[in-house]
Amino acid sequence: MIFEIETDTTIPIYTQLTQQIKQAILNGQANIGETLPSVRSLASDLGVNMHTVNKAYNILVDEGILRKSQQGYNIQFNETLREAPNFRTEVQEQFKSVLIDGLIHGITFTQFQEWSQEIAKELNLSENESFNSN
Amino acid sequence: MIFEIETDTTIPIYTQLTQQIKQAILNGQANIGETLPSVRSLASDLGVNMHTVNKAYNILVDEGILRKSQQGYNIQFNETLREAPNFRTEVQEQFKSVLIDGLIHGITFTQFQEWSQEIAKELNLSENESFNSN
Amino acid sequence: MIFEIETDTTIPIYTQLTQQIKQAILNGQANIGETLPSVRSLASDLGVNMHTVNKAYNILVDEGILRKSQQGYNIQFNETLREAPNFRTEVQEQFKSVLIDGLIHGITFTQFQEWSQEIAKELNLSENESFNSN
Amino acid sequence: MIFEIETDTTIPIYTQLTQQIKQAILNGQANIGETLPSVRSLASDLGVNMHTVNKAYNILVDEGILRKSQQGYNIQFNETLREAPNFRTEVQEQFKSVLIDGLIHGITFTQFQEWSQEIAKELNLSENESFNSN
DNA sequence: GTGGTCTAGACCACT
DNA sequence: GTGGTCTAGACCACG
Repeated sequence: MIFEIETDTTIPIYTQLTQQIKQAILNGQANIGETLPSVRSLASDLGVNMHTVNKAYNILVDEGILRKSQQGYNIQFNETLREAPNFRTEVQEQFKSVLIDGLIHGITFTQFQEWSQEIAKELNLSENESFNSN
Repeated sequence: MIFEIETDTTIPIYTQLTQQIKQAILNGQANIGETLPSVRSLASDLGVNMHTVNKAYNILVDEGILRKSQQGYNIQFNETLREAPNFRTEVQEQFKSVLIDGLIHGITFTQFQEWSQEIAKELNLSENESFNSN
Repeated sequence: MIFEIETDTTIPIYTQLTQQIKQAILNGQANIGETLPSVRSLASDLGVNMHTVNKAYNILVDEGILRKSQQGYNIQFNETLREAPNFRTEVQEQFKSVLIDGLIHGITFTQFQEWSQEIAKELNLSENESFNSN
Repeated sequence: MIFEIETDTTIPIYTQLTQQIKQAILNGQANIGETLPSVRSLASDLGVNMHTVNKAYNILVDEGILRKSQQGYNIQFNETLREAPNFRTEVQEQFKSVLIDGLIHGITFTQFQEWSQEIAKELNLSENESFNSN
């Protein structure tokens, strides 16, 4: 599980991290139960501050994706993941935003579909499946 | 063209504005050549700071969606829209982010597709068309 | 709304803060919609670091008690408060822990009940009501 | 007297131990005078560090619940239990904290009372009795 | 060696 | 003037 941080973007480092961890989980690079690198070691590997990694990990804990124990953070799958209440509409709104942003710049629905397929491929998911329903 | 601003959210007001203007253009509520309300009047209508509206408009100018004239800001079509350099990959990355975020919380590709169709309907676009290719 | 921080305790400052804010809400010292002091001003008032106050506020946002906007944090009552999933059993376990801790040191159930009544009084709640069912 | 340790929680292991020992004493699973398993054997049974069990036992000694002898740790009654100086107010504060936390999330006083009764039942205590006043 | 808390101080985004 | 992000570094709790 290798992470790459871009510093010349406005996306917060901790967001880049949460994204990449989620992706690693989805495509099987990271397995359930696996322990993530310690906050401090990952921070030093990436050349970022401990608190930044800490924040990323804790966000994932709040989302039910990681579990915090006294020995570190490990990957989990919480049943409550599926029930997340406002989460669904939140994702839906973001999805709509991105589509609108693309459409007005000439990106077609077809193009978005192709991207979907690429992503599905990259994640080793069949296109009609989410990770959990797998 | 009616805008609704939510103040008790963390989404910047200017982002809410640009989104809604883009959407209005896409679904035909706002037409090419049309002049947008003046910065001052819109700001007072919405009860927001003048600078905020100004910022929103200027972002859209930068994106090639609006043109600033002496009469105000009006909607246009700029060829640069299609060529926007990093824009394509930027949208693609955001698209991927949203998908990953949804997938890990159990939202299926099928669900995303349904949302796409709803959005296409809402915007009066056939599913294989973007705004510009119209 | 006046806060008092004790430094000679092992209870984290941010926990002391969240507790006192909750209490202020329950007993009506703080009203729904009210804006809390800014992170930085409260921090300087209390002589603690900005990040500490920030953490307290954000915990309350996560719990659905505060709402973060671009102008600050204000008190909210989110309907989701009642549905909090694991929250109920978590509180129940803590409650049991405290009872056991007291019982083994000779504190009677009667004593706990008296404390309950005092607290209800202090919060201006009748004893059969919670805040929300008010 | 069987202990169950959860490692994927943030509650310190030694706390889990002290809680369970206290509960065992309260509900009669452990009797006065009884000798607890040795630090080493309990540690190996539970698969935890020896120091951890040691710490748990010593906390209970400090609280006057265990007595250390040459044979090991055994359960006792110490008069100091009732007089514990700050202990009473400490428990009271924790009790208040838990109540506030529950109340603000919609748990009623009635609910807390029901929980009290369940706990009393589970511990085989009549509701007006504490362990010591037994 | 793990994470947690707190501080001090810098720089940025939004209104 | 609001909050957000990030850094650097200290000290503590747990195992």
